[in-house]
Amino acid sequence: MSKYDPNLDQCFSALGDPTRRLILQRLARGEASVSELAAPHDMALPSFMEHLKKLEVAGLVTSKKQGRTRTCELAPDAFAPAKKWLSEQSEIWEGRLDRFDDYVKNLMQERQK
Amino acid sequence: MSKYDPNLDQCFSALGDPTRRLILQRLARGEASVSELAAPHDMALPSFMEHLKKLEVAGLVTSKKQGRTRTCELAPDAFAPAKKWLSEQSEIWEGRLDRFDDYVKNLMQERQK
DNA sequence: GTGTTACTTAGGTATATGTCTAAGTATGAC
DNA sequence: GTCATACTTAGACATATACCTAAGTAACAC
Repeated sequence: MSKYDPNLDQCFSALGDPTRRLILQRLARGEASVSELAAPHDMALPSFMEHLKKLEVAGLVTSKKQGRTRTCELAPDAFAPAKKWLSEQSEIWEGRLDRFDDYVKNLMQERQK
Repeated sequence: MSKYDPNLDQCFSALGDPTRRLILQRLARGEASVSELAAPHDMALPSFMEHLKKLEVAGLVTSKKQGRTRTCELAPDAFAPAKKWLSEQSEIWEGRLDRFDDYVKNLMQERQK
């Protein structure tokens, strides 16, 4: 059984905001600077930056600064932990897991720590 | 392309809390009454009920009252919208890479001529 | 019909979140 | 050097969230 993972808190919470999901949808199509990302959003830049910061803290986005421009991109396998948690629950619900699968899952989770 | 879906706000926000994820993990194994669900959580019942309410509003849990007992269960396809959004973004992200791979492949083929 | 159980409602508090404006810093263009 | 650009920091504020206690209601159990 998946134990409590504090990173999932930040990850799912980050996904719970429409502005942040739109940022991710944009970044799925390729990297972009802060101002490019902010342009479609009718919001002061510091407010917008807070959203970017949450996405980074959640491990969904990475960024690097070159000169005065910060470029953001989707983190590698950004959505993997969230998808994994959801799939595990679905599988348990659908009754697809037998005891052996459960055992393997736990083992792999332990090793990832 | 996924449009802005207010239900995803509630769904992902609901998933962003560890108490609520634990409730869902419990319900993935079968329905339960409010007090059964609350038992492992060191929390006043009204506080706990708020979590259940958010899960219901998010469409992740359904409940029915029989007598004085309320029984909760995972909603059918509870996680489908969340999984769908995540998969769509992953596919767009991976599609972008594929396209880049294609481009590189073509380039190398051209050079071999 | 009295007490116990299983919630439910009401109301309060502390912290977190999402927004803003104003002012600061660092870089690039001229 | 001067000015515009692209963030960044600081501080304020309103609402939302996560918790609490206390009191209410609606079934059962006797």
